Amino acid sequence: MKRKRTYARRTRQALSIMGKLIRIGRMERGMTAQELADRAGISRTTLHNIEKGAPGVEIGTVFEAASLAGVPLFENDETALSAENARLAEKLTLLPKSVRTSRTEVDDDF
Amino acid sequence: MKRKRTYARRTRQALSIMGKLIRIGRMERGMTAQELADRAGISRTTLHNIEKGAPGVEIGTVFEAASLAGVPLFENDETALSAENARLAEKLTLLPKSVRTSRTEVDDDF
DNA sequence: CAATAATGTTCAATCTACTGGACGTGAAAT
DNA sequence: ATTTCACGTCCAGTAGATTGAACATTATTG
Repeated sequence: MKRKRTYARRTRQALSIMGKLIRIGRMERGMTAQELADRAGISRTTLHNIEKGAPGVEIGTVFEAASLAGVPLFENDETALSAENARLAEKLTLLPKSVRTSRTEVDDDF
Repeated sequence: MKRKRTYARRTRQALSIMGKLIRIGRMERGMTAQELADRAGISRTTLHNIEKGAPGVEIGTVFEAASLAGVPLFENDETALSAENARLAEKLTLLPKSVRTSRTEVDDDF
């Protein structure tokens, strides 16, 4: 079963901020909720939930709405999106393929 | 009906980056997928989808996993989370409550 | 103030993500 | 080399998100 979830305060804060950023971005661009919803391919109800910071919304729709509302996702960083993506992909190859906890206690437990 | 969605390249990039950041953060902290999934209160399958950048996952679970993996959500900014949230809330009150497109064409159509 | 439009909110039907279990694969430790 | 376990993947059942329409409630324009 898909039990009811609990979210850390940090998570709820981030969700709330994301929603506000989208709403602000939308209004500053003079778009109505219906307009943005249409562009994002979602219902106005869902957009309303997004701007409210609801945790159950699909992340793809949230990011899409954010993008259309002019909210920078990772572009605030120095690197462009594709470049950053490539950089992370390379970084991943340098990491071990799987995480194994050594049975013999190492000295990182304090 | 909830038709199949399309996402802008920008959105897909952001999703991919988010997934990679979580995976990298998890591994750097020496956590197995099962461990992080347990802490986030989700199944390992869902975490796998998250790290893959799947757009259909609930944003709350993604943000929760990110938080637990040490991925900064909006904390990379100068302001703390709650302060930023308050700042945005105030900014919202300063904006008009609703967006109305004036019937008399204003000079913003070129 | 009146008219109009945007936003807030509810709801049943429908679509889909989530789960937990299973199995196979491959990598890391002994 | 062998063992162990993390990871990748599939699946049916189930809980829950999405929708679209309706209606209520503001807010803005004239």
